[in-house]
Amino acid sequence: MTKRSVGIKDVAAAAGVSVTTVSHVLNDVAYARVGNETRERVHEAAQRLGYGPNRLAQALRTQRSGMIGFISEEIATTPHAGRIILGAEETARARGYNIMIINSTSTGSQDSRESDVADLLDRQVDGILYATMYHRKLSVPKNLAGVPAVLVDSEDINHSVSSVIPDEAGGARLAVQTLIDAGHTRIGMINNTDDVPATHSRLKAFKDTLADAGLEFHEELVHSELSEVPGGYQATLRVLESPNRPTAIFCYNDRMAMGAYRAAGKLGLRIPEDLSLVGFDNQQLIAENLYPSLTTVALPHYEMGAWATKNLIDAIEGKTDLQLLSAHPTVLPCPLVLRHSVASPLSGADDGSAELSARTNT
Amino acid sequence: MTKRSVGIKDVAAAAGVSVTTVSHVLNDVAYARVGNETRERVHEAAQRLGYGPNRLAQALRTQRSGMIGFISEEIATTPHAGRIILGAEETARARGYNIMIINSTSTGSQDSRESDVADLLDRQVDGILYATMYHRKLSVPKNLAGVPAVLVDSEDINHSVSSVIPDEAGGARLAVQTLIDAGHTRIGMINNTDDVPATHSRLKAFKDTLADAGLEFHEELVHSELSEVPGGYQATLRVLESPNRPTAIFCYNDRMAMGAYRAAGKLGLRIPEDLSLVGFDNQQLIAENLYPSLTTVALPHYEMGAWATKNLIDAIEGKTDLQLLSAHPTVLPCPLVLRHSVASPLSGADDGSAELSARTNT
DNA sequence: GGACGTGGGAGAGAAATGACCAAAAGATCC
DNA sequence: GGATCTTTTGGTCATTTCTCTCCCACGTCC
Repeated sequence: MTKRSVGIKDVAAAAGVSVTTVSHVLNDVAYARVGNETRERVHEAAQRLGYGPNRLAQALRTQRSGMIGFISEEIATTPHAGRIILGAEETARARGYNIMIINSTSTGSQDSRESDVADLLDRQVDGILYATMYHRKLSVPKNLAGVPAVLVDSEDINHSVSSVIPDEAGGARLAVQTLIDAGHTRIGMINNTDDVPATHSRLKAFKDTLADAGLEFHEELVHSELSEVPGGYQATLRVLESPNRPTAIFCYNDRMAMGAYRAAGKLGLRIPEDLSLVGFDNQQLIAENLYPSLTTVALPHYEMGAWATKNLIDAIEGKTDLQLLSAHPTVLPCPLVLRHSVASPLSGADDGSAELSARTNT
Repeated sequence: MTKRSVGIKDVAAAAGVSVTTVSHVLNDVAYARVGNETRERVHEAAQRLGYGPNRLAQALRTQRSGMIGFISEEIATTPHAGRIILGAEETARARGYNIMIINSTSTGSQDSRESDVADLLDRQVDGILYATMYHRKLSVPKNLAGVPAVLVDSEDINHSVSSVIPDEAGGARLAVQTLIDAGHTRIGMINNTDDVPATHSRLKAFKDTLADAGLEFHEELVHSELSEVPGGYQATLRVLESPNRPTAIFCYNDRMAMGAYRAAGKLGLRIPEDLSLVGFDNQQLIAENLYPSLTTVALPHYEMGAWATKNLIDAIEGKTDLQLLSAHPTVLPCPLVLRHSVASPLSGADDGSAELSARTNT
């Protein structure tokens, strides 16, 4: 049934040399002195037999498996995880590594997390990537200590392992600034009620950006709800019923923004003419498909996966010391994705002909 | 830096027995007769030292790696892939296997696909799962022959490798029947323009279901467009401008359904009172968040991943012969997900008080 | 000029990686 | 002294890597 796979010794026999020589030739060992004619023969034989090294045996011998363990919470629930995996897989493969995936639940016990890590360690992975579903702080499994590891989208409470996270504040500033640049002066925000870093940092960035622009912050223009569509709908209605109705709203995420679209529709407000919106997350399925499409801020999932993997491999290969990085998480920018939900506010009630005359204030 | 990981010989030394005995005890080898007291000592020592077998070495010796290769096209672009991976990972892990992921591009050359497989084979995976982005027929890489493998969401042109696919037709029938059961007699469909199995089988199921219910099929109530939101919008407008305007539309997918919502909105039609809609795919982000939420048909991604993995492992362990399964793909049901986009049609123009009086026709 | 020594090129041998397994050896008992 | 129970020895898996041998040319010495 199984076609016995060809090994180094088959190649050696075919080329009429010893296994040592084959190994030397195929690995381009620096100190090995092998004649050119012999080299040729070896390569030819390997080619002809379709030889591929048994990476398990290599790993056993060299104590380096070329495998990276990837622990991800709830792989499936969000499309975001896919981008992280993709970033990790592509950079890993470019450097000859492969990724081994383990799914973990965010509700799992500390013990189960540890056994996830142990599983990977038994497989002799060279390093571990630990990705969470959303940005937060956590305490890593004990047995992760001493293993090259990088946290993706979360921070270690003890700052013992390095991590990479999105620049929530920077992204939020970008979003709000976009509204300010379009000429809005009364800007509302619909926020999340969860106690996660994003909630606080996006709100803070909102306030800061307004302040920097010399705009006043109005408490009554900020309302919080569950970060889903219905929450966005409710919060938006509340924001818009303020006597001091804003002309633009910064939404905690795209799902809440989707609720905001509906709220605007209910009140007969057109987007972006009567109400400009900016979201967060760049969930393509939503942002691209709303009408008009939603201007939003993208989380750098692919980039985080790639960054984490690059640095993990550098550490594995001794090119970097992860310890140095672990004091503070690395922060990656959240770029703005321009679509069509932002316009200048209608200039008073006089004409209504205001178009997308985006004006930039220096 | 590296805490030398404990090996079987450390355990042996600690327990004061030979390596062999440790192996016997820890693997519960049937023929090995080891005293109870010794067993105890071994277990205790293993526990105390935190011993975990080096699975690479085990694999090398036993010729079984306990690893399954997972090749997926475009892991990131669709949330669906995540569900397949999850299904595969969970069932694999329950049986002591791990999953190694490789991302492939749907546009890649035949050579690159083969090298993906070769990569996995060099890693000594016990079997390979090959998942595509959407249901279609393909010709598998040559070097996949002879390796236990299962295709997920696609079929092999040559029927040489087993596969598992969704029951497109069954799902479509369910969708259409739901509309019929609600009392609709003039039902339209907006279809995809791509030449993929789903396009044809969903249309055929649409016609068949109408016929089975004794309803006439009207060519002008079916329009095709690109299977995205704008396409759904356009197609719906065309369907609805028929003089014989339907009261319900079966949408090729949820994205097109989203376009249909907008088209309905533009024409002043309320969903579901004036127009009932059923989608396909159950893309939660869309289906759950549209207003009203969309009744749709779910693709069994998790189940396909799980089925494929279960059968792959069974084959690896000699409990099943995949050859027997490869003649015809295994078809998994697509369940209906009831939400709020379907209602009875308003009974003519007389009252308009028709409510959700779902009537079932036997 | 032949024996000896030297040096380096080309390749082979063998140990080691961590675990499994068949067969053989040692201990215990009657 | 055989039979039974328990443990050890040694080979194996596919590689890498350190050490070794072989071989020949060249130079030197007596």
